[in-house]
Amino acid sequence: MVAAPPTSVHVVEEESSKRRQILDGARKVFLDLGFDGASMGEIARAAGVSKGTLYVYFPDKAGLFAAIVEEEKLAQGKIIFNFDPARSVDVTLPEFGRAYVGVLCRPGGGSAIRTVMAIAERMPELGSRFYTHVIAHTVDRFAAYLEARAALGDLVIDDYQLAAWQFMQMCQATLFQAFIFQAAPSPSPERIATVVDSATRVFFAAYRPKAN
Amino acid sequence: MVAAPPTSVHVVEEESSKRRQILDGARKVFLDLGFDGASMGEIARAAGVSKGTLYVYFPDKAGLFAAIVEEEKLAQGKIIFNFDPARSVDVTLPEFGRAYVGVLCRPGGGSAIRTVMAIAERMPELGSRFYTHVIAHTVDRFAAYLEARAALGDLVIDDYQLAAWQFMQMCQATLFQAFIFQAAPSPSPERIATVVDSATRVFFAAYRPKAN
Amino acid sequence: MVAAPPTSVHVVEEESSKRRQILDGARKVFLDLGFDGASMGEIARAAGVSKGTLYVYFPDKAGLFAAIVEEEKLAQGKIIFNFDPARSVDVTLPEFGRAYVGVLCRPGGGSAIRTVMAIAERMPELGSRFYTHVIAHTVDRFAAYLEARAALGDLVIDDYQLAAWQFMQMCQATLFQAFIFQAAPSPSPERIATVVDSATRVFFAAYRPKAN
Amino acid sequence: MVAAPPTSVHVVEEESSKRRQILDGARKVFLDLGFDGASMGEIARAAGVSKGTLYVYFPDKAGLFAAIVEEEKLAQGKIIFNFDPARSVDVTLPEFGRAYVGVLCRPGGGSAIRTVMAIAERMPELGSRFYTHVIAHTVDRFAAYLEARAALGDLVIDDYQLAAWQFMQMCQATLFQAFIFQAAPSPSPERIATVVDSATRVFFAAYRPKAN
DNA sequence: TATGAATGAGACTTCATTCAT
DNA sequence: AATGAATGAAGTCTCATTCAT
Repeated sequence: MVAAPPTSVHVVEEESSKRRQILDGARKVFLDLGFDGASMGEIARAAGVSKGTLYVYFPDKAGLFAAIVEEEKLAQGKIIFNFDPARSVDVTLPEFGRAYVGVLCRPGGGSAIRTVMAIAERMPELGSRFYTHVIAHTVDRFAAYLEARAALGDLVIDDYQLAAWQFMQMCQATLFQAFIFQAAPSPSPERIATVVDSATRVFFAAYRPKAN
Repeated sequence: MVAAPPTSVHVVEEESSKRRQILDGARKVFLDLGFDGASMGEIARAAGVSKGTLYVYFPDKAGLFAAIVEEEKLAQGKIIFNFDPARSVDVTLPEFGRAYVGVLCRPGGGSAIRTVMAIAERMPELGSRFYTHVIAHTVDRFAAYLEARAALGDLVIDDYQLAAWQFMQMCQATLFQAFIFQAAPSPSPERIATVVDSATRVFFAAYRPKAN
Repeated sequence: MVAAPPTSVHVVEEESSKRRQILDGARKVFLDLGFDGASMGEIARAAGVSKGTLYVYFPDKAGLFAAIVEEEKLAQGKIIFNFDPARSVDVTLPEFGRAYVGVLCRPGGGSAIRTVMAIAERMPELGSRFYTHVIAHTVDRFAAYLEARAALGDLVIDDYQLAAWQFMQMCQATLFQAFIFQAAPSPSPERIATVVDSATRVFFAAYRPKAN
Repeated sequence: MVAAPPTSVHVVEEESSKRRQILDGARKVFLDLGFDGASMGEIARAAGVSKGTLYVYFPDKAGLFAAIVEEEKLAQGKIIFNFDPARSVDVTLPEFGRAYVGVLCRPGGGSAIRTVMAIAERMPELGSRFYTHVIAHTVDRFAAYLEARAALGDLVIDDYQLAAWQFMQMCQATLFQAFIFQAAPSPSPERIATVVDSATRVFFAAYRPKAN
């Protein structure tokens, strides 16, 4: 699925530096300008290679873009949140919430989401894969954590997936949409803390077993 | 409803039918294809006017697009949810939640959000205005409703804006992001009901005064 | 099948001058350089219009080429040879032969045949249409003449088509192939006369009723 | 005139296998796609060598093409027709005619003629050489045969060259032009026989001494 | 006002050719 | 000798915009 790079006899696994250069240049241009706004000429300039070289490594503009999204997907999917089931929900939820929203709203961080979302209508496969790997993947791991803690009696939840989503959605409240629409800058850590703590309280109110 | 000729010196407020035609054609094309994907030629065809006429009414492509977003903003901002403060939260919240998610995820409904979000990086002013009028506006009215009901003792809330956001975010859980990334089709009314009802329960668990 | 020109209100039948300009410029370039050798830029320059204008009148390079071939086909198909059945074969054959070979081998005249023949592998439809209208058409009319004269007792022929072809092929002997391969320049009228007269003699030897 | 081979100290006359490979690959690609249609990349692939290697053996694309034509010229010039002067014209003419038209119209056989003819305007030298070796050469040998038989009293001919051409041209009647313009497929052996037999009859009617 | 013709810049892509290894 | 990487010029085509009518 990935474009074949010029194959070197000696280097097999190691990624060719030209390919790396291109991907780096292209990521910047694509994320700044979107798929249509980016031109192959600008990408070549940003990557420091000739236009022709772009086509040595990638079949066409869409193929290069797909490779960028794939990389971004992997990079974002690899962001590690600490879901150690041994840790209590009182620690994990606020910490995860802060980290999650921090990633979501980090300066420059809206670009990937915006760019992929924008093209999802014309390249549904791409949007779907991005969603699955980046977003659904984190939800799944968080849901698994919740289930583990529920087994320990910390929580009482009927639908773990839904509960995980609810928490993550609440953590974004007031923050992400304003940010992605460029109506507000990246939120401060303090503001994030406020929102996440509130989300945590609401979540616990609903899913913590009643003390009796 | 007598149409005034475009050439009337006296008519200022009344919208010329040509302008109306253009806006209608352009909306369809822009929302279908995005800003870059749309071409002035296609817009002219969709509007049933010549390309030259486009430039009689709008200064350029960006200006026409801005006018569309402005209109869309007004149209979406006018969607009426029933926030009659006389109605109980048990009725209002599930009903509002269903309606809200229904609008958000209606077939073809992602287009406006996607299109504006996509361009927000290059036209931040546009994104910001859209956000303010369409999204923030609904939150404000919902928050006002919550405050009214809190005054009646139905709810105990410290930050109405945040609480309003939390509910609306939870209503989208599992639904909107999958939809906008083309990873899932429009959700069924049943699925929406399930998610909204769960959101309502969580909301009440946190914000309903404890019976004693 | 023909590209739609910009439609003028007043002029319906009259061919737009821009279209005419383009066709004239394109014919020259295509016939000089062949389909692949010709570039749209050069055609635009030769026609005295901008590159964009080319695409206003024709859908693409192949479409423009097809229009040229179509024109050439019509022009060549219209070349009138005098096949008046009242005229004797002694007059008609030498005269027709001279005219035919003259057209075939006129300076610059090989270009159309060469160009179309060259592209026939990739655009068989074009080659076939050209053949049918230009070549087969003349054969048909000549065969009809032969049949008319045979009815008058001038000739005894079993297969008129074949006989027509035979005469026309013999008229080209030593001339056309050398010419088309650029191995010889256009033949002189004297040389043509020699070849055609010989062809006529051979033809008569075979197809004239034996005097007795 | 022929491109210099890679200089081996020991091998001078022997053609390097790489050169052979390249020529074979290039012939196929050139004859299939024409000079302009063929790309050096495709030729390299067809030959199983790298693009760079092409330039070790040939100076450029035109040089490689010229080498192909040269080869093709030799190959086609070597096609042996039986012009044994001991054989009677009744045997030789029909047999030669059939073989000649068969070669001319064999499936895939139009390619070389088409390709060379197509480029003759831009590379006249090439066209001319091809014509001389392939076409004129056969005519010459056939004319020599006719002369030999005339000496034996079989025929009475004033211009052997012209007579040879006349016969060969008549043999193609209705067949070759339709074939080369892709207006008809390769003719069947039966059709060829019919046309050649008719050509033979006409030829004999003109050039056989009158029995008396 | 409204139009359709015309433009030229710039988009993506291909390809013959060169060069270091 | 042979290669694969790299290039940049040039190709086709699109499109926002202008202008005479």
